[in-house]
Amino acid sequence: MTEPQWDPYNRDCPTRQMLDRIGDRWTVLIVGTLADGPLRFGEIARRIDGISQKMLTQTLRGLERDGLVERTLYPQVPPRVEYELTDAGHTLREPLKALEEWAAAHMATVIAARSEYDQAV
Amino acid sequence: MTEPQWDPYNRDCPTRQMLDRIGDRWTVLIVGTLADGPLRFGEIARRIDGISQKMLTQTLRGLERDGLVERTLYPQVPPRVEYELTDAGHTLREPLKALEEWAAAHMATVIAARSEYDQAV
DNA sequence: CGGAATCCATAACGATACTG
DNA sequence: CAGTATCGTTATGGATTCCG
Repeated sequence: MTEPQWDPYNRDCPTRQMLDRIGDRWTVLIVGTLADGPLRFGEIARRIDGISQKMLTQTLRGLERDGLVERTLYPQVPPRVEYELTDAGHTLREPLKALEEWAAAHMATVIAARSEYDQAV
Repeated sequence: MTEPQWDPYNRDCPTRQMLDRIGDRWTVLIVGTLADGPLRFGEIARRIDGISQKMLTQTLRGLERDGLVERTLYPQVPPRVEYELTDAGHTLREPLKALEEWAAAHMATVIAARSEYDQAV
């Protein structure tokens, strides 16, 4: 038994690792894009406006490494590569949805608070 | 009516702003620390191992600006400053909890997937 | 005590060019 | 088509010093 690692600052803490994964600019977007089924690399790129090839590759690799996305290569010429959420990947959508719902419900208040705060300066 | 801004890449998208807020290294920790009641600046610093004064100040300012934390200055010498979650701040704990629970439930699998992926190289 | 200001190292990200 | 490699910029966080 190692230490109980509930401290999100600890790199080994599950919640910290979660936040590191979804905190970046693209992961949530990619998971959302793949929610309805498999897509080819280029199709994902087209759907996510502004993503670079580098970041798409990099983020997909990370998700694949974590077992959240599965990569399937069809050995044709030109190559065809499809990505789809694994079962684990699909379950991730639940907490993400909770976050989206919180944002939808509270973000107007937050933005109002910001305006007020900024004016008070 | 402005554009519908559901695209998380869009800086104006509520979900994107949420992720920007909780994606940093300290916000979630601070919110968790304040969950049980108000704390002084120094007390928060002591409870969160490894945080610098700069990041504590900076993160608290952000949370205050967003109306999620309230700052109370007691004009004494030396000064005493207390921080506590607002009602909105407390509601944020729900989606955070969803994330923690996902992490607790799936992180072992994710870590196993990583080992397997890394070995396959 | 609770900051603010400054400097610095690193990591994240984007743009571009090249490849099987 | 689906990458890889390289480079430059910007964002982020830590250490230090100073202040009311």
